[in-house]
Amino acid sequence: MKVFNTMAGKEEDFHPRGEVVTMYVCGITAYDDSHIGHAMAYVIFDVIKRYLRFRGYKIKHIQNFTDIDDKIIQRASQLEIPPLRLANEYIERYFADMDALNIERADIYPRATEEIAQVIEIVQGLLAKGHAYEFEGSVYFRVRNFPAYGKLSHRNLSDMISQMCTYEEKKEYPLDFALWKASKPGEPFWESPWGRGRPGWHIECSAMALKYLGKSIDIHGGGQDLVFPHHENEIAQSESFTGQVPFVRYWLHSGIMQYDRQKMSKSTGNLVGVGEILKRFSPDAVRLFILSSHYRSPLTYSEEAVEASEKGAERLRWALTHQASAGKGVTTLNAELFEQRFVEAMDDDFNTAQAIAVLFELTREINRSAEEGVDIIEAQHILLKLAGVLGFTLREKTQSTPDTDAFIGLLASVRDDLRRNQQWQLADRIRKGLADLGVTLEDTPQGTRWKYKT
RNA sequence: GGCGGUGUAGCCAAGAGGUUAAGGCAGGGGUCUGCAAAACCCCGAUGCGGCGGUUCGAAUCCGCCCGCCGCCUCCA
Repeated sequence: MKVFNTMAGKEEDFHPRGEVVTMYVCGITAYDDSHIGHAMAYVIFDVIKRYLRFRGYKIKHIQNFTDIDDKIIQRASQLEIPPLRLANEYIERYFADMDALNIERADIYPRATEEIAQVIEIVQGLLAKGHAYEFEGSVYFRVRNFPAYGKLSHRNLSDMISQMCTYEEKKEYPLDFALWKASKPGEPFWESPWGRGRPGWHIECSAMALKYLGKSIDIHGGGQDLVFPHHENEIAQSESFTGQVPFVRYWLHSGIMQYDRQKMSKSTGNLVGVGEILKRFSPDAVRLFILSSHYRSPLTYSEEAVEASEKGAERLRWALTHQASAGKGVTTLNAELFEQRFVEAMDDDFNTAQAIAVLFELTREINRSAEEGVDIIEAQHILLKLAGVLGFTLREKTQSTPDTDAFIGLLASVRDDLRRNQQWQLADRIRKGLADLGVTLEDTPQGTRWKYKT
């Protein structure tokens, strides 16, 4: 299997260090609702994780929450509530959105404010080795001590410096970044050897990765907008602290969601919330939209595109509702070749677009075979299994209950009797009535099938 | 300005030197059908931003140009 490693700038064979693949994915800063750009990133890493498991790996997945930072403090003070309460609320909402999208939970979700001890330990270690310095209660990382700085984002120091107009005087060097920030009056703080303060943004990820996954982890993921400076800084501080190179073996970055010819981002305000979109479309449609293009390409959000995905998702779902014809068919649809092609596509840097094409071809084959009376049960199982690797549930949006299912089934069978007696008016009235209630009836040579309208 | 990405049918989107350029949505024709819907079959780029070049052969490699986007400040 090959994966594109940002560090190498090309695809590489994937060989984890041990039995368990260690995977760290950068989480959110909890000060606002999740938007579909977040959905994109977390759906993608969810699929990567599901596929690795499908290929026989065990995975240990850590994802952080930044629950203290400037924006959280600012927002909280506007709302006049404690910053940690604000963060907690948005973390809960994050979980609700991501659960709805059928994104599997990570093994552990550490929070910055709960890892202060580990952060302080690392900062102390960096100070002791001379890789950091203190100034007025804050501690900065000494970038010039790390010659490899820029290796991930493929930049060099002098280029970056020449572009910088201003920098804070308290730093020795413009690119030095804060490991520990002294707190201003009224801000939340934690006691430290340098006085009251809080962790810098980058350090929490190093602290958590080292604590929960070890000095050298297999996969580190995040959006492409984190490559510089966030991940670059993580490398600098982690490798300087542990002496272990590389800190990360495979850097995986997802493309950025565009909207209205611009990057979708909290700071520009051009957002489409996850909750908002899930009111209109099924989780499968959203996932299908995201996974229809390659994970490293930018993806432009549009309602039309998700609508098209909804139609596609319906086709996949519908192929699973054919009446089983086990044992009756002389021949059986063999779906192994489809599974092979699916694996081939996914082995090539998670080519979900191609994998999805295979699912649609299998769907057509199932439909065709069902009409011909070929046994398709096994093929349906395979379709459901492979769809599951991409996180599709292929369940209808409306949750059915045994009660309503029975009523609808009864109406449908009564209508079938009417149709047999050519009572078209009554039959059509039932169909129309059910349609108004959100149930679609379809008459086929094999009988009437029904589904909830999505 | 530096670094990176990208431009493929009406729309979305794979493919990265060589059989008929995947797949989805929309559209047209047909089969089936009381009608409807679905499903299935057939059709659609002699063409892959433009111009040159390398090659027996290029969406695919090279050069130049044009367009769009990202990062370089917080961001998934």
